[in-house]
Order: sequence, then C-alpha cells, then structure tokens
Amino acid sequence: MALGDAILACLTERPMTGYELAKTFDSSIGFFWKADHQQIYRELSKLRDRGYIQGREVVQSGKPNKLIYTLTPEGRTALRHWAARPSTPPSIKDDLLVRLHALDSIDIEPIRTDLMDRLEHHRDRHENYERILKKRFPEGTASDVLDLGNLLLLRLGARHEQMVADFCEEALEALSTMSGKAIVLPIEDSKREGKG
Amino acid sequence: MALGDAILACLTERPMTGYELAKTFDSSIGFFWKADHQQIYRELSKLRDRGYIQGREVVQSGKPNKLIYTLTPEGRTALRHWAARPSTPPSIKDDLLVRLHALDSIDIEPIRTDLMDRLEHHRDRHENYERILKKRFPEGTASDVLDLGNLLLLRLGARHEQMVADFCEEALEALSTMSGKAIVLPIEDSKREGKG
DNA sequence: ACCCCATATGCACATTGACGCATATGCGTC
DNA sequence: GACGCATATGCGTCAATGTGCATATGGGGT
Repeated sequence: MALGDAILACLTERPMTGYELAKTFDSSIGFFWKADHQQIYRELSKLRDRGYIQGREVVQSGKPNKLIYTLTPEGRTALRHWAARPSTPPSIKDDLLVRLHALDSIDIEPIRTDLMDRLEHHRDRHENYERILKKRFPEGTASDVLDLGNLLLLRLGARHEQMVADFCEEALEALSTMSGKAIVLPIEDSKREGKG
Repeated sequence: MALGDAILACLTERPMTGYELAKTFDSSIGFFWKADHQQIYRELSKLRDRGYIQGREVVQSGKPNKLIYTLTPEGRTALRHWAARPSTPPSIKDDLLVRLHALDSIDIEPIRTDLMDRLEHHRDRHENYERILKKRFPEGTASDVLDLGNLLLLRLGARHEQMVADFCEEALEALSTMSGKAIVLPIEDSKREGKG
C-alpha cells in the first residue's frame, strides 16, 4: 500500500480534503508520484476503514460538503512503522527506453520528435525545480528536519530532470550523426529483413 | 499495453521462448523494466491471440517442450506503430522519497540504514553498467543503429545510478549534520505533537 | 439561455502487477 | 533416496493502477 502511505505522509503536514490531496498530488509530491482523484478517494476510504485517518464533514453552501481528513494516532504509528521498513528501489520503466532498445526496427523520425518533446518537458521541469529551490532555499540549507527532507527532494528532482534532459540532447545528437551512415527506411508497412 | 511492446521489442533481436524472455527481463532490458515469468507468459498469450507473435513448439526430452516465439509481420508493424506514438514521461515513484517528504514524522535511524543500503545498491548497479559499457563499447561509439540504442541505454542507466548514489550520500551527510540540532525521538508508539 | 469551469465526492470496469502454487523431469549433492 | 536446482509452462487470486462516467451547484463568459 504505497499510495496510502504517501497520503498519510501528506497529511502529516496538515489535515486535508480529498480534493486538496488531489491538488497536492498534482504539484509538490506529485512531481514524484502521480495519482488522480479517483485513486485518492478510494485510498482515503480504505485508510478511514483502518482507522488511520478521521474524516470531519464541513457543511458548505453552493458547493458539496467537504470531508477534512486528519491523521489519527494509529495513522501516525502506521506511517512510522511503514517508514521503518526498507524501501524498494524502483525501476525506471520509461517507454522511450524500450523504443531505444529496438531502435533498428522502428522509424527514427517519430523518435526524434519524441526526444525533442521530452527534452522540452524535462527542461521545463528542471527549471521549475530550480525556481522553487531558489525561492524556498535561497541559502541552500535547511533549518529543521522537515525542511531538510523537502530540500533533498527538490535537489533530487532537479538533478534527475537535468540528467534526462542531457540524455535526450545526447541521443538527438547521436541520431543526427548516425543518420548519415544508416539507411533511412521509408515508411512502409510491409517491411522485409535486409539490413545491410 | 506497455509490457507487450517491451516483449515485441525484445523479440526483434531474435526469436525466444518465454523462459528466455524472463531471463532477459532479469538482465539487459530488466535494468529498466521488471517483469516476472507469470506476467510474461500471460502477455505472450495475448500477443499470440492478436497475431503479433507466432509460437513454434520444439519437442524436448527430459524437459518440458518449449515454445519459441517469433515476431510476425503484423507484430513488427504493431511495434513500429506503437514506437511512432509519443512516449509518456514516467514518475519516479520511489517510497524513499515519500519517507523523506515526511521526514519530521518518522524515525531517522531506519532511514539512515535504508539510505546506506540504497547507496550500496545503486553503486553496485552503476559499476555493473560501467563494466558492460567498457566491455561492449570500449571506444564509446556505436557502429550501427541497434548498437547506438543500447549504448545510449547503458549510458542513461549508469548516470541514473550514479546520480541516485550521490543523492544517498548527500542525504546521509545532511542527516548527520542535522542530527546534532534536531531532537532524536525515542521509539515509542504513542507519540504526541510537541516538536519544539 | 447555454456551456464550461471550479469545487467536491464517488462508483464501475479494465488493465497491470505481485505473489503463491502446480506440473514435469533430469542432474548433482548430502 | 530425499532435496534442491535448472529448465519450461501455466493457473488463480488479490492489490494497485488507469479510464470513463455520475452527481451537485454557483459563477463567469458568449
């Protein structure tokens, strides 16, 4: 139950509604973990059933009533126990890498445009991280433990995006150099072997 | 159907049995994409039903008969069409990052040991990539398009592991510096607020 | 008046993934 | 001879995830 723990982790900051959590998973923690509102509401129900969070209904007019969820002591304990277990290193699982693995059996042009799009995407994200870093940590140091975690997170994010962006650039360059030597395949559906 | 396409991509190299594919997903492409043999066999059935691959049974004695799967022209086309679609940038989704996000609500010691384990893990993987790179690409250049893809892949893997390893080191250092200032919480299940 | 957007929650279905178990047999080891 | 291991394929179940749809309403644009 990884998403559940991510939600518990978010609720340590402050009590939130499912809607607010969904927005959080679209910005701060969402840089590392994607989850849409459906997943979040479903997980919230489970966490409530287990007694890890408590919902307080707030009656509103003009809008549907909202449910503000707060961590219970049991929830805090559960989070601590989860956090005390070793983490599992994830795989990268990027389709782009699968495409590169079969580079000689696919069309190069779409890969080039894809790489260019990805380059832009990762550059944007990198700039975003750097902007937040400069704003939140102009000194580059954290004052307390909470800040330290977020500082480290932002730094990792920034470096990751930078690295992938660099990779895209390099891949594009390499493809340009290669395209002179390699046979550029015309787009046809019936493709025979002959690669020589 | 991402795993299916990863399997098709593997079969462009050479025809393989499910067993061989499972081994492949435990080494080369498996550095980026994890899949156990169950997933692979299930996906192979689907791909066969769709006519993307063809199974040829080879009778064996002493071992169960094996099914060697070959890409059909339809399969090649499907792979090319899939590869022509833009890729979707994945999220990092690492539990360690969730732990760091809630660093002030959890116990530091388990995180330290976790970070040390992860440091070792990522260093090992980094060395592994570097070793393969030196062996397969001593010149650092690729001769054809297939090699280029694999060279790029290995380079990305190496850099990624290096980056995460550096991150772990930095996080450990930061936690050491911080531990002087921060209150080290004793391990108790009933935890009150008071963080001052 | 109509439509889209933001707020706020949720169900249903399909796909994907993780984990255990089952089958069949030869080979080496304790 | 019992046990684990490598080879080789597959079923069943459950958790996690992804996608579409449903509900309810006030406010702003056209």
